[in-house]
Amino acid sequence: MRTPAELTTAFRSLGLKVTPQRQLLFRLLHDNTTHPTAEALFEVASAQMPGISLRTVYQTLTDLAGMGELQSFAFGGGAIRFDPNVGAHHHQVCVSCDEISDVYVDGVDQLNVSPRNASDAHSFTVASTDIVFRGRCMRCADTV
Amino acid sequence: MRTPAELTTAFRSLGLKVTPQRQLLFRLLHDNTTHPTAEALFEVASAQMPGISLRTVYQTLTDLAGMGELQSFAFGGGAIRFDPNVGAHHHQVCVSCDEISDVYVDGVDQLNVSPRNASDAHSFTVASTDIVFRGRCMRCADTV
DNA sequence: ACCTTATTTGCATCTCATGCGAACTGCCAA
DNA sequence: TTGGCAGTTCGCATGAGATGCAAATAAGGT
Repeated sequence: MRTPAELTTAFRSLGLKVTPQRQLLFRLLHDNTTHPTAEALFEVASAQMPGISLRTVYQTLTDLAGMGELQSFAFGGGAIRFDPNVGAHHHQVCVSCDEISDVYVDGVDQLNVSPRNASDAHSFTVASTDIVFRGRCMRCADTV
Repeated sequence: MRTPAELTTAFRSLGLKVTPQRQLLFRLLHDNTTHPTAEALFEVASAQMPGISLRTVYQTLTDLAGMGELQSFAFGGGAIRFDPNVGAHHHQVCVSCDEISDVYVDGVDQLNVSPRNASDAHSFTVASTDIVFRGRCMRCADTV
């Protein structure tokens, strides 16, 4: 997503207001590589702005996702994860510590896809591809 | 997953009991390509066995998944989806009608993965790869 | 047929997420 | 600078999905 300053301008030009709560969330999300859940972000935000509402965090995350400034993913761990990296990338998930990392993948366009039934060939128009690698991160590799 | 008859044997050999509820679910899941949610399966099961509990459906799905007879996925549509196809395959999801189809993909091992930071290279041991193609199925292609 | 043990079921509980409305405030306009 | 409209915040209620729990029930080995 864009910088807090750019988002401030973007929000105003859309008729949306830039509140202290939103500015804080802009800062917390910018360059954030932890793929936080709404709850996780709320915890961090609360430390810097006691009294901020979880509802407001959800609201702002929804707004940012709707503007294309955030991507959201369901990794099966329950809560939805948010990612300020909106470029073409994929994810690694450690099955041991649940850490999620961005990864860049070459060769996605060379994948050869065949449907379960030959009759379904060419019946699907792909708009996007999401790849999730599951395994063990370096830190968890030893601690089997 | 295996056939209802094979599952019957497998359950008994594990000290688990084969109840009418489980036999029904074995049948409903065998060769099922709809990637049903627990609720969806409960609806179908209820039609054939009025009074069956949603709790029992969840329980049996959890058991089967634990035995490796089912795979489960979170596709972001809220509820978890179950898939009796436990072979190596991936999924297509229609963004219009939410239909999920199994697809087989060649070239997965040829994907060239690079982490966000060069220092993280070779720091992750991949155990499995899940690919989700999002787009439009043939039936929804026209009805834009 | 009996008895041990697993299972079913309904209800309570929990998490994640969103709807709603009253109070509040950003920010443009005068 | 001030006034006021419109967008926001926030707390509470609500809803979906999923699981814990315990009493009643039933599978299946003996």
